[in-house]
Amino acid sequence: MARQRVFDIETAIEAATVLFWRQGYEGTSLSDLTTAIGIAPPSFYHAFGSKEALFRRVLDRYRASRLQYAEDAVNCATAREVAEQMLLRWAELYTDPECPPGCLAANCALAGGAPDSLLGGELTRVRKARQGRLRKRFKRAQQEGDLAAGANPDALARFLMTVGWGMASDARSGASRADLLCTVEMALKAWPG
Amino acid sequence: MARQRVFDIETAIEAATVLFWRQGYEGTSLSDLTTAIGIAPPSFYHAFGSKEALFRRVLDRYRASRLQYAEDAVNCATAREVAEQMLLRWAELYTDPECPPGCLAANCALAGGAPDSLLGGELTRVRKARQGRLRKRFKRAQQEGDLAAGANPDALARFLMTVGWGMASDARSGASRADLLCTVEMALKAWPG
DNA sequence: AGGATTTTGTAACGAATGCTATAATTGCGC
DNA sequence: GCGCAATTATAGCATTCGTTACAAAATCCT
Repeated sequence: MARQRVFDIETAIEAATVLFWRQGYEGTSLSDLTTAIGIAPPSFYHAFGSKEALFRRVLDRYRASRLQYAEDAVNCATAREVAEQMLLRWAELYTDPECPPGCLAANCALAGGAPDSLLGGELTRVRKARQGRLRKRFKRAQQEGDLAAGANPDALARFLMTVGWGMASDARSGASRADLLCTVEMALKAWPG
Repeated sequence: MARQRVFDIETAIEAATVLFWRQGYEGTSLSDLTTAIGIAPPSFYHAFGSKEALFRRVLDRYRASRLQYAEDAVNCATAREVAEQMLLRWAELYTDPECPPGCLAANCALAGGAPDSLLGGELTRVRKARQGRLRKRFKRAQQEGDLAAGANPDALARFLMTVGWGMASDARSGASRADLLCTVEMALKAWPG
């Protein structure tokens, strides 16, 4: 029983996603956002609360959709397949022609300034959580026998994440999907067994 | 034949270096800089011209000193040694206890917003130049016979750079030198031969 | 239709940004 | 001692930042 909203929230979030992805959190001004969405500041604040609140929604969406697709690679049968699929999906996501290049989270993690800032801390936490899940998966693989007993699950997880972040920044500065797949192939040569 | 400067330029540049390193280019305000140096804005502009000009001096210094140390690894005898030394030196530089963690250039490259911005473009250009020198070195190694003929110099150079950028961001979010050395060891397992 | 409620538009807030005009200080050569 | 030139300090420039009062417009329920 009230006036109906004149813009679509989901569409607005997608527009904001592109902006944050391209320009980072601090690099995207409220004016950028309201212009892209096509609304005035009061509508923005009524709908989203604040710039930071909207960014969290954007980041949550990104994690739940695109990053989750990569993370689902942990369900592959063997450790080797997990690594291969994870890398391949990152390469795919970071060079999706329908999206800005690179990784939204990675772009904003560094662009957000120090990792001890509010948002920076959260992004670092997310990163470590992902690395932890990979490590756990490789430990399990070791128990199940499809990963050499001498391998180091922690080092493997860290290595994959490092290559992933490297690929994200490579993509952001213009690398093509073929370039990234090249790197994936190289990285897999380091895999034990 | 004039009033003598009350602060030391080199000391000021070093103070600015730490700030840019920690907070990125846009994350560091003029107020941050003048406060850290201990001067007022007019002195700052008289001495450095602008914030961007100072940043370029900072970046040049960084490249000529620290990054150059890593880059000197291309003078090693074999391709394998080049790769090993390059990675080791990056790991060392990015976790130097006397400096902020990570790579000044890498931190600012992403923090500077889009790679098509003025500074972003320059940082991207620097990155590609470094990768090009590595590629050339590996091509030479191939001709000299210490790198397998079937190897791909371009892929090798790209892989090293990717791991380097990944290590930089890993260090920035808290990874220790031991962590990075772990990654170096892993990456080297991918090396041909 | 009337009133309650939510969204919208206008306009502006205080604070911070990078930067500078003006003029007062300081030091050297003459 | 004096004038010239370089550096300094005070103060403020215009702009942009994220954010918000305030009131008009638009909807639904009674």
